[in-house]
This record gives sequence, structure tokens and C-alpha cells, in this order.
Amino acid sequence: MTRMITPTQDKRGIVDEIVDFLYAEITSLRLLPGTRISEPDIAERFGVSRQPVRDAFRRLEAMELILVRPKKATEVRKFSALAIEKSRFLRAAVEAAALREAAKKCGKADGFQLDACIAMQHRALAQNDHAGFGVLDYEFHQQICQIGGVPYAFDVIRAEKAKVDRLCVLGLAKERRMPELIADHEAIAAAIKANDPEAAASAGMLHLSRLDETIAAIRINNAAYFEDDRS
Amino acid sequence: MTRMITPTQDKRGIVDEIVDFLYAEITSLRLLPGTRISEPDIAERFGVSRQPVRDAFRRLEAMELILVRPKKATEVRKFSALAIEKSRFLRAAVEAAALREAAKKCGKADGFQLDACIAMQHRALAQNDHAGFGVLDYEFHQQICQIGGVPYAFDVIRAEKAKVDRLCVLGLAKERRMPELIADHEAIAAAIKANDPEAAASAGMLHLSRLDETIAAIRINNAAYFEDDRS
DNA sequence: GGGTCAATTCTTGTATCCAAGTTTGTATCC
DNA sequence: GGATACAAACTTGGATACAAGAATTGACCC
Repeated sequence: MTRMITPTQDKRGIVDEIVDFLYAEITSLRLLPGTRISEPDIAERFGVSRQPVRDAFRRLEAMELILVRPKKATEVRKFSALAIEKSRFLRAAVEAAALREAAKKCGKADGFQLDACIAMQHRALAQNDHAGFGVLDYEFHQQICQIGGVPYAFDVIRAEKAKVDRLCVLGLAKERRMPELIADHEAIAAAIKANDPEAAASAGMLHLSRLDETIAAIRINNAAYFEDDRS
Repeated sequence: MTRMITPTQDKRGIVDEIVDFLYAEITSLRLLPGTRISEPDIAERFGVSRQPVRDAFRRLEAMELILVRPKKATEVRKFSALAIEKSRFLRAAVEAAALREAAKKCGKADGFQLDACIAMQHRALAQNDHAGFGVLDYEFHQQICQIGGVPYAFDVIRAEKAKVDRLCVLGLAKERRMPELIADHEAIAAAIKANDPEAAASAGMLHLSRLDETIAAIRINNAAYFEDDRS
């Protein structure tokens, strides 16, 4: 896991450390939505003053991972139906565009790279290695962006994934989903290697739609972690 | 010009004021790229301490409008070819998706709304009202997102526009471009009203491509405002 | 026992001070 | 005159102190 948060920073400081720590805590769901976190508390844990913690909070707020209101306790953001919808739209738009580009530009070496990644995904499945599969999943989507010549697209995908991924930790029966996801990846890779942009895009959209069912199921079972969006 | 920066904030504070002020200064190009801005200076101007200014700087940094490095003077971000490319890709992806949705869902009332907006754009052209046209241009794209049922898409478009729009201020002969842009809008509206998603998307892509020529021209004439990206 | 009100405690917002590093200006030497 | 070195001023980063508001807890009254 390389630097996930600050892609364009040259010197890592204390605030980066704090951001990375809280980022991991939140996205791994060790800090549940609604959990209150206070600046002095974190500051004491890191042995620093409140100032760097404040800066870190501001960064996490920009990532929409925490909710900070004046004079009120800062808390880990709950899931919001609107935010999920927005995130899904954004990912769909960006991923479709990246897939189309990748399908247009995919050469022989690129195809091999995709195949290699999928082969490793099969290995992870055989070993029931969920964490490893998660990393390979990221890698697969990143490869697509790079093949398409739009590496920055992955920044968006990763950022949006971060907002929703922690939700999926609540989901059960991951092993059930892995074969399905690998099959999706194979269909996507096939379309890209066939230089068929539309097929690649629609395969990607199908892949994304798997999330919808998962999220819908999670939502009814974990209403406490969702904002009560009375609209 | 309503609240442009903080869409999900309930109470406007001092930092919001400072952010809005600097945001306007930077995007309007009254503060040129490379201009150094210091915390104490801004703090004195607003009659507050450095702390709120610090927070404001962090927010503007997250918007990629300023560049703050440790122990070095903070400056207005220069244009970067990579950032422009990323922004363009993001806008294209999101706008294409929004246009497709709008074309799918456009009803009669929606069509009238688009026509009304375009009619006002003609008025602005006749009166040579550039500022008014700019507002209407924003409004047109926002209407598309709302018709498509993806209002949040406009948040992305607006945010990305902010990073590039100031560049276009450097461009000359705006009046030359206005008729062209209005014609584009008419083509887009026609495709949407005809419920033709692909035509709408490609018309939108053509519309976006107008920017490329403008930016390329600006770049060679204003190299000083661009990062020297030796890559 | 339940409800209401007040005080205490906890939260973030702001101001000020000190530290560390960069830049810039100046004086001096060649 | 040009280059170099030193020093002063200016920059942000971090720590600490104080202020204002929100929430919780407790006591007191009904």
C-alpha cells in the first residue's frame, strides 16, 4: 500500500501520518460511521498539539470521510444515499470513459498485462485471499486507466471507491462475489483486447452494477450507519 | 453569484468569507498565477488572526487553486498541462454521461427550459454582455444535469471549470466565440429534445473541444503562467 | 418517579507566540 | 564590476492559551 492520500506531496509530515492513520481506520471500518473523534484525543495519541490534527481533519473533511460542524463533535461520516448515488455516477462516467480509451489503445503487451493480473486474481481466489484480491482489483482498474492513457482517471476512481468501499466491509459472503467479479474482469479484458470500446464500457457498467445490489442489501441491514435523509 | 464554494455548509464563517474572496480573486485572474500570497497579509486585510487564513488556504489548496509548500511562500497555482488534461478528461466523462441521461429523460417542459436559456444567451450576445453570457452558460449546463436527474454532476463540472476558467480569461476575442458556443448549445439542446443520447453526447464533446484550441493558443502566448513540466 | 433547569464538561474556533527554513538584500572581497 | 558570503526579514509549521457554544449530567421541584 503506497501513498494513497497525497499523490503530489514531496515531504511527508506529521499531518500526513495522521491523515493516513485516520483514513485507514475509517475505510477499514475500525472507526464506525457516527463515531465521535476529537482533536485533543488524536493529538495526545500522536504526541503533538491540536494544530496538525486540525489540518488533518480538514483534509479528511475534503475527502468527505468525516463531518465537522462548528462547536459540535466531529464524527465519522455516515453513509448517505445521495453521496452514494453521486459517487456511483462519477465512477460510472469516469470508468466508462477510461474503458473506451483503453479499448481503443490496447496493444498486445497491454493485453498480456491484463491477463497476468486476472491470473493472479484466480490465485487469490484459490487461496481465499480477500485482502490480496482487493489489491489486485485496484490494480486491474489502474491498469485499464494506464492503458487508456488516462492515469489520472484512477485518482478519481480511487477517491470515490474510498468513500464507498468501507460500506462493502459490512457486506457478507465476499467469497460468493469473487468468482463473479473475476468473470466480469475477464469479460472486460476480452472487450479491451478486442479493441471494442462499447463492449468494454458496457461490461464495465455491468461490473459496477454488482455494487448496487450489495449496497441495497447492506442498507436495509445497517440503517444505523446511514444518514436519515428525509427528503 | 450564490455560494459557490461550500455547498454543504450551514453557517458561513470567516474562513468561508476568506475562501470566497480568494476564490474570486484567483478565478477572475486578478491574482495572477505565480503571485505570492502570505497568511499574515491576508489576515491583516480581514482583521483576523492567521488561523482562519490558514484554514482557508488549506481549502483552496484542496481545490488545487494555490500551492503551499513548507517554509516557502504560498503562491497562486500556475497552470499545468497535466492538470488541464485531467480536468478536461473528467469534464468530458461527466458531461457525456449527464448528456446521455438528459437525452433519455427530457420531457416537453425540460425542452422549453433549455430553449428559454438559449434565448437569453442570444439576448446576451446582442447586448455584448459577456458576464451575463458566462452565467447563462453555467446555467445551461446545470439544467442539463438536472434534466438528467444527476444534479451532483454539476458540482464536478463547476469544480473542474473553476480550475480552468481563469485560463480562458487570458484568451482574447470572446465575442468571436459566443456565436459558436450558442450554436453548440442549440445543437446539444436539439439532440436532447430529440431524445438522442449519442447525438447529445457527441455534440457535447464537440462543444468541449472548442476549449482545446483556445487553451493551446493561450499556452504559447502565456508560457510564464504555466508550470515548466519537464517530463 | 418523571420532568425541567442549571452547571459543568467537552467540543471546536480564534489569537498569539515560538521555531525552523527559505529568500532576499547588502556588504565585502576579489 | 561581479561574485560570494553573511545577516536580516519574511515565510509557514507547530504549540499553547483563551473564548464561545453544545451536550451531558446532575440536582431539584412537582
